[in-house]
Amino acid sequence: MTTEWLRDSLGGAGHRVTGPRLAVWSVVAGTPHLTAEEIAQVVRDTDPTVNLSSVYRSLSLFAELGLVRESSLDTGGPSHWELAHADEQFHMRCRSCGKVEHHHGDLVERVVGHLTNDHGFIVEQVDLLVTGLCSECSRSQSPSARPSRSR
Amino acid sequence: MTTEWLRDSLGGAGHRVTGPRLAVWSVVAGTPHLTAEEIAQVVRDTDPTVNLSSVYRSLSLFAELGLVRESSLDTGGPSHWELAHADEQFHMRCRSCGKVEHHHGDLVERVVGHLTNDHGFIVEQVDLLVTGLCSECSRSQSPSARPSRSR
DNA sequence: GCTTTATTGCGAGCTTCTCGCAATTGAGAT
DNA sequence: ATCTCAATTGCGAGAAGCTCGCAATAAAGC
Ligand SMILES: [Mn+2]
Ligand SMILES: [Mn+2]
Ligand SMILES: [Zn+2]
Ligand SMILES: [Zn+2]
Repeated sequence: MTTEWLRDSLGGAGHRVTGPRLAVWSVVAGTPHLTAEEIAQVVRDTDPTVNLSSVYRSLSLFAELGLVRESSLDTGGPSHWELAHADEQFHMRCRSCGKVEHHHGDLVERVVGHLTNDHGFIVEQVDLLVTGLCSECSRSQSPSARPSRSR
Repeated sequence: MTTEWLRDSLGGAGHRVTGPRLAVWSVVAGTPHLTAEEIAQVVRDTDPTVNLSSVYRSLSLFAELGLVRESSLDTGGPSHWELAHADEQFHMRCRSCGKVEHHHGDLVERVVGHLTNDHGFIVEQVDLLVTGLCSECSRSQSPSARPSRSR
């Protein structure tokens, strides 16, 4: 299914279809926002011989081919990887429970239009990360521990 | 001037005003988007005894106090530091010349309003990074080397 | 099957950032 | 002005995340 999609993308660009690449692909396609290390762990549940370097190399290749996207969801921490999705699909991360959700808004399209038309800036990628407290966590947090945005 | 602002923030929170902190502060206040290493280099032009660890410790403290902001402008690379500014002030980075510009739009305010009102998400921080080609670089690039956004 | 060469596992190594600890120093008290 | 003492610093070691060189392996075309 999605595996065919990978085979075509690799073959079309003259790259080989290998065990490590298929394994990494199925993990990335199955769960978004994992780190390379986490992906490697899941891959090794099935095939313990796959090396972490190969996970990194597969991810880099997929990113070059436009199949996956690398995001820094925590500054200074490891990158998170997922299937490529439109920029409009942005990230909301809860500081309390760590959950990362996707949210779709027309806002990103609008800023792209503005920058393109009024500033001559050719947009290639948009990364929007909103950090805060999700609705569940905000209910269970003590009100005093609820910081507000600077205005 | 801005040094007084730092003295008050530090003193008010029971922290000491020290040479390394003042030095780091003046660099960060003078030039935005430097890395810790770059800040250390500039600091050492004046005082070669300041250690890189102290630069990191100063920056972390300033961030805790809400005085500076840490951004990951390149995934996987070092963090960039700058005086805290409103989330509405977002980043445009040119892939070709590396220049980082600020741009202000009401778009961020709008998404914050939407998430707050319709999704019960308490927004604490927004990071928006637009990557592409600035107007100068897009003029001088060969048209064939001008990738377009996936739609 | 055989050949070619892209890919892999492995280890070493690089970059960015953190930490423990002894020496130093800021700031309030005298 | 000096004293006191915890906060801070410089320094070295080291952790975490990622990259690279190289010999061994294994896709893909013939
Ligand atoms: Mn995502
Ligand atoms: Mn900025
Ligand atoms: Zn939550
Ligand atoms: Zn440019």
